[in-house]
Amino acid sequence: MQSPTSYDVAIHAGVSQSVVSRAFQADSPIAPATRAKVLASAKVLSYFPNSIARSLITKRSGLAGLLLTESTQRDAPDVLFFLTRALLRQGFQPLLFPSELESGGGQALAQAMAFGVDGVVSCVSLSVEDLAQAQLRERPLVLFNREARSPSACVVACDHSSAARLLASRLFAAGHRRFAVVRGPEDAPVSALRVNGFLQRLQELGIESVIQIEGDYHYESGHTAALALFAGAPLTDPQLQPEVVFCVNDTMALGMLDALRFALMLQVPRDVSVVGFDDIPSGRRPAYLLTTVSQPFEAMAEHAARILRTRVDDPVAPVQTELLSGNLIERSSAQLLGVRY
Amino acid sequence: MQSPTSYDVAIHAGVSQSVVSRAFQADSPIAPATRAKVLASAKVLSYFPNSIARSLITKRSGLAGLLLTESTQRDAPDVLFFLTRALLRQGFQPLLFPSELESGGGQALAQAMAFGVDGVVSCVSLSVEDLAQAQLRERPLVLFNREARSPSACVVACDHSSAARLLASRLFAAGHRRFAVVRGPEDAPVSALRVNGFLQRLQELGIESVIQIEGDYHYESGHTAALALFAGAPLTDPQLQPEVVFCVNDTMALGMLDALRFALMLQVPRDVSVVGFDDIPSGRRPAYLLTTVSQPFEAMAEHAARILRTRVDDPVAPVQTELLSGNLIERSSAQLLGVRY
DNA sequence: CCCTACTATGAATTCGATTTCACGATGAGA
DNA sequence: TCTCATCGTGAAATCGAATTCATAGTAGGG
Repeated sequence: MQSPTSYDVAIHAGVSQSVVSRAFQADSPIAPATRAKVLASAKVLSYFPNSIARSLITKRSGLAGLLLTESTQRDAPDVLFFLTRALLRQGFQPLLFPSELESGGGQALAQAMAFGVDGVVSCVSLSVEDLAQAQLRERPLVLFNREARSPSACVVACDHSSAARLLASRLFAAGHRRFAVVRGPEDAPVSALRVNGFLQRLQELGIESVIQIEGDYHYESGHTAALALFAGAPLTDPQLQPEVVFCVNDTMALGMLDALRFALMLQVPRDVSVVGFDDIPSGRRPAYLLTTVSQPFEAMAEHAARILRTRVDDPVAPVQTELLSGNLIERSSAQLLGVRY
Repeated sequence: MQSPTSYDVAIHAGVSQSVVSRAFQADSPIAPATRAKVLASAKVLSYFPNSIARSLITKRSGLAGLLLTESTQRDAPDVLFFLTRALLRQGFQPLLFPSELESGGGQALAQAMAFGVDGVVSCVSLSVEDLAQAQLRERPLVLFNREARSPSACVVACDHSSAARLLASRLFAAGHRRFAVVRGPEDAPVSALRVNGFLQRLQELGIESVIQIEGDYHYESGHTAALALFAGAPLTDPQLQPEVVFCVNDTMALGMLDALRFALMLQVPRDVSVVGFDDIPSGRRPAYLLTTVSQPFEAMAEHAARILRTRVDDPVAPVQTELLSGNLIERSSAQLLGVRY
């Protein structure tokens, strides 16, 4: 049996189809008694207004496109969790557009538009042309932890740079002088923000030379980086070895920790300190106790969803950019002078 | 500027609207030259067919509803990851319906129907009435790792019971005789399947009494369970202490391990062995090396999506149920006689 | 050269709700 | 009692593309 239509309900209730439509909308001219009658009939037939037909005419689908990369989904499942919840709370049903690569965003965006989403939250970098297209379609777009490549895009992001600067300050204040950094891939903007903030602050503090290693965000590359940094340990001058390693994400920091402890037999933080970034759940466990920076994903998600709602309801609302600051979390993999910021 | 419609493109290309529509569909009667002309115009106007209007008449939205609980999302992000990818590969765009509680499935299902999804994959338990409603709407539904409460529902699940039986057999064969189980919540069907399979097999092997502790699937409850089991350790008869603890999920097993090692100062597996279920990523790390059972989520997701596709294309296709077997993963938290199954 | 068969095209209808507009009924005010 | 608002209702247009059906055009066969 097919789904019943408003017309079926109209016949059952002995009214016109228009009235059925009105019965399902708040503040529409309809007598309370009539509405009750209609809703009763609807219940009998188990009728529910077809939201596709509705959105054809109202130009509102109630859908929010959510652009994701596989890596976001894998490495930071919380992002998806909080974003879906926040969108839902703002009355959007989240429609997922995972793209294989960081570069597939344009395609995904076009698809989202075709599906008639009311707006988009993107955890994928988008080119200026992509952004222009969204604007052309008059669909608001909020970038989540990504760079605004166009002045018309709203952004909600963690202030990676400031958090990394703070991290540098604290580590310096805790007495460390020899630093190493495990970066992300060359083209990863977030990694760049963190690294640059960190290095810049160190430079201000008079530290010029910092060993840098490029990783790929994954656990293994943290492991590899550890070997690269410390493999020849007893042979070379210990004065040349870093006292602290800053991994731009926690996943690599865990790889680093495991390599230091289980492969290189070093003590953390006695022999070397390790700090990460992200505060992933595993890093909190007694087995790691990673000192790190937590990104306020929950708050960021709420902001993103709220901004989207605002702009969907009022397309000429001003473009907003929100930078939320990260929190330093001191655990035992590195000392930050006891400061829990 | 509004999105252009097929009519706009028609004018630009000097053809009728019908032709524009045809240009965007494979095997429709249209001259190749005309199609090229239309597609060119479409590109100029950056036109993309409005999928809402399309699905109104075709009765196909290209959307698949994905019903989730928060706990699925939190504890097994892989499920969501693999399911979205599999659905995408089958040509569905995944529309998320997270429900707060395991009980909110009915509501979510109704919503999904209202959004005109072509089908549903549910990681949430659904009542018989809920299932009936989906069937009424002629929308195929696949249950993912949930019990089929109606013969009309397709199911793809891990064979929890058999895997747990196998685990019991192996542990017994490895010489263990004193077992403890950390269960999930009373009403969790998956936990029941695992526990029952495990206990049943042990009983067959002549082991009648097994200590059971109820947990809530979270890390802390594994921790607590450890204290409950071993806190009075040196005082009581060591013969009464379990040699192996089976935690029905890995998250609790990690809590158990950390408590045993860092709070109770026991050696694993020398003093006690621990096994889990799920094979979550953290359990693979050197810090844990948890012996466990991995659920073939990727394969399960592919199956679920394929079944959904089949039934969407052919509503009278036979109902399918697939039980995929889990894989025993031996790591160092418990010996399974070297068998990697 | 004509008739048939087939192809490409356009006009018109359809999907299911929302929304505008017109109208009839009711009530208030003069 | 008559008129003017007000309110609830129904008829009809609308959203944008898919699809049916009729037809103009073309090619092929006799």
